[in-house]
Amino acid sequence: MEARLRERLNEVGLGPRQARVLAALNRFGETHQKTLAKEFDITPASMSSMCDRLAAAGLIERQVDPNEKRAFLVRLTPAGESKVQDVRAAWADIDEIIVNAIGQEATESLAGLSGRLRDRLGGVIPGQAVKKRHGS
Amino acid sequence: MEARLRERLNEVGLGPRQARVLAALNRFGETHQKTLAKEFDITPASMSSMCDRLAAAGLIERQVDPNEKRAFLVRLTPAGESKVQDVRAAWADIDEIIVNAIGQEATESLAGLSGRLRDRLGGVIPGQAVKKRHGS
DNA sequence: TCACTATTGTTAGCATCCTAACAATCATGT
DNA sequence: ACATGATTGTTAGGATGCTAACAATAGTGA
Repeated sequence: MEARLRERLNEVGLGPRQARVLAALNRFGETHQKTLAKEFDITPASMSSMCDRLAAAGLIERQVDPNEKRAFLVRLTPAGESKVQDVRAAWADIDEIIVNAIGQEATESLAGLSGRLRDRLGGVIPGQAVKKRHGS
Repeated sequence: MEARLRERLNEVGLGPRQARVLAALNRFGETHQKTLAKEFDITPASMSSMCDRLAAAGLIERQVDPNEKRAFLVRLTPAGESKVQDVRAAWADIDEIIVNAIGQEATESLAGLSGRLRDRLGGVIPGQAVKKRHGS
């Protein structure tokens, strides 16, 4: 099953993070990198290279915001729009694979638990050291 | 306080993971890379580059196990032994900084919670996707 | 003994993340 | 208008992690 999941993810040809950024752009439309960085709780520098990769793959475009010339507006290219469909399809398949493996109820329960844990514990879990993290 | 913590960690000149590998070697003595990889729950490839970095820094040595010519025995060099002392000192300071900040009781409570969560939830938390993980 | 499989490491190539040091732009106060 | 500080991105350099494809050694069975 693991093999099937990995395979399905590789078919899309993107890392999981890249996939989620595309999905976010699809939902929210044109967005500043800053907003994206906050949304994913990573530094602007990380989002910068993230966007570099996506732009290099031709999935997004960056264009200076006329009202805020420091900032870029990031948006999906047509190729990106179509890739989002692939991503969503892959996610749906993954869901199905998991449900087939452990059952509907367990899947929902697990999803709920992970989500709540992530929301409440933030970045604390890995527990390595204290990280810089101001507002949540 | 965050600044002080980061500063104290940087003084050692090692990443947190590198520091922990050194400490493990100090506790367990000569060890196979395979064992280390299991201990830290990373792949042999990752431990390989980990050890490359430590060896490049002159903190560990690798020597073929005479009884198992595929495997390396990894051990601390004198420089590594001395670095371990620095690491432990830094950890002690960090503990102190945290205790000063949030109090003894809260620190222990937090440490206990993180530890138990990590033990029980394994790698599940980040919640990205299903990862390859066989025996726990 | 010889072929086959399992185990241990390694390398190559990539994805993510971070901090530090800069550059450009905006907003403000004098 | 101008100096100043805050905001937004970028680049450079490094730490960690992964998979895939290989090597070399060990153990096994014909």
